[in-house]
Parts: sequence; structure tokens; C-alpha cells
Amino acid sequence: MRPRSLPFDPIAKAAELWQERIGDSSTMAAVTSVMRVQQILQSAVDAALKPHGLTFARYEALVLLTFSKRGSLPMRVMGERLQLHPTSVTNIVDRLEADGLVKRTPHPTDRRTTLAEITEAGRERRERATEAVTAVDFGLSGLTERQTAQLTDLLAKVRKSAGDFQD
Amino acid sequence: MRPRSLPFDPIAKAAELWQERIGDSSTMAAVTSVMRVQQILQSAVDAALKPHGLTFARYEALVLLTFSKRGSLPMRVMGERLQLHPTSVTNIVDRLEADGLVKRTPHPTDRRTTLAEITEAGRERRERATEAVTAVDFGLSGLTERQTAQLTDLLAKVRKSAGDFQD
DNA sequence: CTCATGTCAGACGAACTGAGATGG
DNA sequence: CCCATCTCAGTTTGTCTGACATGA
Repeated sequence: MRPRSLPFDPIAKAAELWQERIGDSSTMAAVTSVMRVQQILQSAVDAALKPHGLTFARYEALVLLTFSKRGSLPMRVMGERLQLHPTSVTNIVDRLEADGLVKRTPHPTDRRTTLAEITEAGRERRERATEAVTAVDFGLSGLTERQTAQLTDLLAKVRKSAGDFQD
Repeated sequence: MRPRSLPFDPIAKAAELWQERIGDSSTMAAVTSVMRVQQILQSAVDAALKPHGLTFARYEALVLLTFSKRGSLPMRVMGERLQLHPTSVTNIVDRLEADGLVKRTPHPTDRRTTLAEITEAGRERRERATEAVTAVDFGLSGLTERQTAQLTDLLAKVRKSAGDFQD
């Protein structure tokens, strides 16, 4: 149950007080804003996915597998792409497999690695789930096309600076 | 243990494939970017706060109390400002109180409500913690002053559109 | 030998649901 | 009576650590 909306912007207010009492507030305001917007988007997306028995993390995993050439990827690669801890990958694949959306199969040449392969049920589920999340625009509203692209660009700078990727 | 960095931007790559196979990818790219950057910031901030025995959520609560006139607020108000579930407020105040950083006191007139009041130890801890998080810029790097402000503005539009606040 | 890959057990933080006690 | 405030118990989700088995 999310609290009702405030008559003022709580982050702008906090930034104002921070500036008075502590110092430069621009970084603090941006970081708090990212945290809050993530919360908004996550809960919107999770709500849209709930009827389909998925969370955003599991949905992302399904999409990633859909995009792969053979519909399967080594679990290590999934972790790399989705920026997940190895044990988180195990956890997510466990749940997807329990729902019959993914199947673990042995790697043909490297017997250390396990492939996660999307099933036909997984592909169908992914399609329904995509309809659900796009119908609510992933919870993102209030921006023009251009502003949305601008947001993505700014965040890419941050990700790159944090070492998420090169180039 | 975070995976090493990729030789390409995984979100840009996913957006490209999404565009080919599913449709417009601009919203999906922005949302995925927010999710990922939040993860980066959260882990940077939590790492900086760990030596001080705080998480970001608890740190935010301490800051909020520091900013309040009497150093105390009704728990319901804390939930409103920090956008937290009532049980999460209980949980956070429990831990802060166990560490002696906050004290529960009865509301003078409304006996239903409990005030959380920051202690002197809490104020000191907040100050040290602020030094720690500002020293790492809250994990945010790669943006100019102007871009940081731009990011905050764009995210404010999203928050407002989602009903976080009016005006 | 080393290193990589995946899994397991156990802990944790944070959010939720549903129920309840207390009081306005 | 209804409603607000807070707490408690229990569940879910994802992350982490440390250890381990297997195999390149």
C-alpha cells in the first residue's frame, strides 16, 4: 500500500535543507531521485507481471534467452549480461525451471557449464508478459520521446563511468 | 562479487534487438537503465555506510530526523516522506533504536502515534556517515554539474507523473 | 597445479500480507 | 461505529559469503 501523494516534492525539499545545512546538494538529489524512480518503476512492472507469475528479474532473463541465437545461454553469460551474482542466476533459473519456462541442458563441449534454454511455454509466457509491461509503459510516464532518450544517455554515462562496460 | 565489465553496452545491445524483434525500445532502454544505475548507486552507498553500521534506508531516516525541527517525527510521517511501508518504518526504527541512534517517545497529544527521535549518538553517526557517502559522491560519477541537474529534473517529471507529489 | 563454473547452505535487508491492539 | 497508527508473524525476493564438486 503506497502512501498518498504529498503536496510538495519531498526530494526538492530535502535538497533545500541539505544545501542549507550540509553543502552541495546536486549529487544527493540526483541519487535520491534515481532510488525513488527505480522504486516506482519496479513496483509498476512487478504489478503488471504478477498475473503472469513473473518478476522483472525473471522476465529479463526470459527476454535475454529469447534474443539468443539458440534460445539458450551459459548461466555465467546470463549473469554477465544481466549483472547478476552467480547465486542469483542459479536462484532465478531454479524458479523459471520449476515453472517449466526454462530447461537446464548440458553444454555440448564444456562439461563445466550449464545452459539455460527457454522452452516453448517460456516463449509464450514471455510474449504475454511483454504485452503486459508495454501496456503500462514499464511504469514510465511524464517524458517526451526526446526526454526519454536523454535520460537513457545520461544514465549510460553513469554506467560507463562505474565500469559497467567499455567503449 | 560483481562481474567484470563488458566490451559493449549490454543495455544498448538489448535495445537494438528489442527494436528489431518487438518494437519501440526507447522506454525499455530507459527503464532498464534506471534499474541498473540504482543497483550501482545502492551498492556504492551501502559499501560506504557499512563501516558505520548503516544501510542507505537507515541513513535516509537519520537525515530526515536531523532535518526535522525537534529532531523527531511521527513514524507515519517518516513513511510518507521516505515512501516506505509502515512495517518497513517499524523495522528500520527498530534497528536504529537497537543501535541507540534513535529513541521511541510517545506523542504528546495523540497517543496512537509514536515519535522517533534522533539521539546525540544518532547525530554524530549521521555526520560521520555523511562524510563517508559524500567522499564517494554517493557512487555517482561521469556527469557534469549540469548533467546531474538535468538528470534530477527528468526524474522529477517521472515522479510527479507517477503521483509522488503535486505542484 | 591452477582456474572456471555452478550449486548449496545460511544469513541478511527490505518489501509485502494479514492480523491484531490501541486509541481518536 | 469507523478509521488511524503501530506492531507482529510469516512469506517472498534477491543478494551476499563461504564452501564445495566438477571439470578445463
